[in-house]
Amino acid sequence: MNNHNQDLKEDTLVKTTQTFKALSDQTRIRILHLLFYKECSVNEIAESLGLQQSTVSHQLRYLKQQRLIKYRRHKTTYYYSPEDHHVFHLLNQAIEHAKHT
Amino acid sequence: MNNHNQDLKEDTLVKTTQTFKALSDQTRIRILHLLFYKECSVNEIAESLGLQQSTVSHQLRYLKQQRLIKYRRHKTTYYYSPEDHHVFHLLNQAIEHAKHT
DNA sequence: AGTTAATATGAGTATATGATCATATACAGA
DNA sequence: TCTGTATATGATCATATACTCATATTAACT
Repeated sequence: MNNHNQDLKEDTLVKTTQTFKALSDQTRIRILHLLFYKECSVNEIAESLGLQQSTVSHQLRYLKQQRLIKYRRHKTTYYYSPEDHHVFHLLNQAIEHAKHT
Repeated sequence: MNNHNQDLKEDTLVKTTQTFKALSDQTRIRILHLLFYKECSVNEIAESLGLQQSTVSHQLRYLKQQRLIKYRRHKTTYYYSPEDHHVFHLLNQAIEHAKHT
């Protein structure tokens, strides 16, 4: 239908803004970019990116709440991985575009 | 080549983050969404969206600095319009996706 | 049960951000 | 030149955000 409605509903506006807010921070982008290539534990992320465990954990909670990532548990280790394909697609588009400019 | 490099260069990271930051605010999204359909003057934007002239002007300056919009002048009126097609494409993807969830 | 490892959480702090108010600037027309 | 209109700008304030430190939680293993 290609139904382009000029009116932007409040609900759509909020959702769209939240999506971009999630991607508007360097730490979160680095984490998501890492998870895109490899499922990681919290400590692996912290070591890979040179961040504190607490910082990573806080951001993972944020990303989890936005349903951008999910996790599986093995013993006491939590392995995080991407969940929202659409948002990851947006991120990759932006990264690829940034690379070539 | 599909050259997916796992390393995210600092420069790429900064550019990507800035792109999403520009889109992570309700007011800016509303302005961009409006401009997508119609070239507008500052006052037209303010009236259309129920915002103060000053608020609009500040955000337009921001968007102009990021080269997301451009303007032409007719007498004392400045008409703004989209400039960065890639970012507008990202925005539309996110909006369309948000509509259907 | 006690200890260790992995992660989560809460409080506090510093910075970033966005809106508003007041004012400045630029230019067109009388 | 004076006035009005359109826009830009600077300062200020309130809020949001992200990091850090300290501590809590959870589960595995002895």
